[in-house]
Amino acid sequence: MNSIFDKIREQVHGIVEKAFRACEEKGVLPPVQISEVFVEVPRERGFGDFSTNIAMQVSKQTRMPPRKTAELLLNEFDYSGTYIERAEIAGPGFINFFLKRDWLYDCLRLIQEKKERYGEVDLGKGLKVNVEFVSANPTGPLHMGNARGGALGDCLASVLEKAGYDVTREFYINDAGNQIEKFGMSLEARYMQIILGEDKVSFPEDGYHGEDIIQHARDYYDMYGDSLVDKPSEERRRILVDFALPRNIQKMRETLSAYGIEYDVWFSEKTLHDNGEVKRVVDYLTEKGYTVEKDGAIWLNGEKLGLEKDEVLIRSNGVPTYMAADIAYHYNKLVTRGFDLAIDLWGADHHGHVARMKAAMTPFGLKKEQLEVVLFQLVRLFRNGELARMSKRTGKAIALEDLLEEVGRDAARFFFNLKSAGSHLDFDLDLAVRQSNDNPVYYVQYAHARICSLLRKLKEEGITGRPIDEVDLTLLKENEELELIRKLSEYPEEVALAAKTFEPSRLTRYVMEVAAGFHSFYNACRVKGGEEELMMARLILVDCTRIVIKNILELIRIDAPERM
RNA sequence: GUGCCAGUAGCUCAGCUGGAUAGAGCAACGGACUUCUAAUCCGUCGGUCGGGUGUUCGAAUCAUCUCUGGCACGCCA
Repeated sequence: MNSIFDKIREQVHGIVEKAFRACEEKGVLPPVQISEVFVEVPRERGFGDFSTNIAMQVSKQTRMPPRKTAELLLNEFDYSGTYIERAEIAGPGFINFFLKRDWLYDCLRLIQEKKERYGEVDLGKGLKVNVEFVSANPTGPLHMGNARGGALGDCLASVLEKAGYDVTREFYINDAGNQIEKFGMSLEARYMQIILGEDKVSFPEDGYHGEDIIQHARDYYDMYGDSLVDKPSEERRRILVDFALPRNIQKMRETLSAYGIEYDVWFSEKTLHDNGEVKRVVDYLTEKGYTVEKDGAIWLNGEKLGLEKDEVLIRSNGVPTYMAADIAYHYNKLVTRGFDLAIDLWGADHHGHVARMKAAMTPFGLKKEQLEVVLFQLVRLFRNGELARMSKRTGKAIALEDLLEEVGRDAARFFFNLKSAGSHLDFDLDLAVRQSNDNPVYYVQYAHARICSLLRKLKEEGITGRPIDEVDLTLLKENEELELIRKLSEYPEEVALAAKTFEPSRLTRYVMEVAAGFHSFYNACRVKGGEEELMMARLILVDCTRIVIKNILELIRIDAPERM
């Protein structure tokens, strides 16, 4: 068993189903089809520990008021062998269950048994999932959008691992195509400007204006001088790209590593072109009639795939588009490499691409659901209360590297993981830069440090916890104690929900609630110095809290300090 | 113009597949350290869930219309 919730759900389901059958046999209720019995935690404690709305769900089938149905069921409830002590009917027809405290104490036993594996759920059944995130163009430094996508993607990957999926973290290197062309042109212009003077060489309108481009050119010039001046432009660009691109990629690796992200795979787009996969995929689509030829270009047949319009795959000049490469890339993930599911994290500005990519998978016998795209809204930067543009081309954007230096990895990751992907995120640099304690990351870290400090202090006095079997857990009966255990019991549930909804930010918010529960407990109950048996029981609770907090902080890769 | 996302307390956001009296943090105000870390806790204040209509026993949640903000609609990625 991984979760007390699962156990309770099973128990309630069993009780309810048996009651329905009994009612049917007695002839007081008609036969009822129940697919699932929803069990939820009521908002109010007075409504019990768990409740179900099953009587309302089946009111159409029973053709009687929900409260009446609930009453008939209640008469047949058999609680033997369950945590349930009693049940009540309330409101429009809710059945509220009041449990014996054993379920909470068993939760502590479960945490002590599972330790750092507590919270794991088997949702994925070992399914192979590829999570691709950041995948920034290697033409410049990582920006805030990459930072958000990075935190969300990495944490989503962790959540899915915890939920029983076989996860691969992947970075797609856009080392081919138009962006690289522009990159080459920009480098060339900067290089020539160094030699011939800035006024003599015009800079391409749509080139990359960033400082980093100038730096690359200068570095090349410092190392190899003006050796490229007399070379043909094409060769000059190629050499400069070959010089600068690996440097950029290396830089991205380092920055992401400092950000706490380690990839399993760095996948090069160029290889898809070089080994002919892009061409093969387009040929296949053509063969199957999914393309049309128009104006000398090859287009994806939008009508046939249920799309609004056609999309160019191969330009009239014979160069494949990013779309063609992307189809080949996802084909590679789902077919060549056999992933069951590919999850992409894209900035919301790419949302128009989602339907196209999913549709483009179907000619290969793949299901649209095998490609999941998590869109995250873009980050808006504010500096001195003003909106700051974050375009690479203006070169004015704050880089992830700068952010890490200013606010640190923990705060950055926590901040980007606090809100759901779909909501806009205003990043106030002045606030984030401030090392103030209204930063929520400290709240959680402090709870962990407080626990460690407490355990340390007790140890210094020669007090260590006992095995849970030798502790009387029923001594835990203060409201703050019970509420804290309840909170801890939700962890596996939170993991499952985060995995199902692709919303890792749930866990960040959840761990704040755990910390809050602990702080409340800490202020209300003393661990040290009281009656020994009670102290032992509280030590178990404290240790369980430590396990859960550390567990989550490790999962989202934020430091769990033992002292602050 | 068409499409996607968002609109919930002064601010930033939760609210799971429709459920009971809509929540949290920050801000404001008032309290709590002789005892395990006050980077903490407790309390108060604060809402016509953008607006309308519909579906239903029941709607912040679903449908539809409308308003507002962001984004996308390229032989760019």
